[in-house]
Amino acid sequence: SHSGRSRRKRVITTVQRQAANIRERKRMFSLNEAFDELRKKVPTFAYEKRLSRIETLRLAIVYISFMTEL
DNA sequence: TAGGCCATCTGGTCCT
DNA sequence: AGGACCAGATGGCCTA
Repeated sequence: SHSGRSRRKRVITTVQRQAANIRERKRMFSLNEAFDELRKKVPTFAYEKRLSRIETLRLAIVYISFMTEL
């Protein structure tokens, strides 16, 4: 009665879920490491408090555009 | 107290 | 099958 392939929902055990959560945590950690690297490369005033991720991205865009213009 | 930022969990989809 | 990637939901913390 339904059209299209019946897509099987992947069943996940608690253990697999926990493992997946850990992997995800690691993945986000490495993402944040990359953000830290970018933060260091983007020009800012020393007294300024740490840029958020979105601020880092936006400032990087502005900075790159500026340098390209030069 | 509302809004911004972030960590984490979760369940999809895509890739190997 | 299982991992990587992704986006939505949720809750905590901090500051205007």
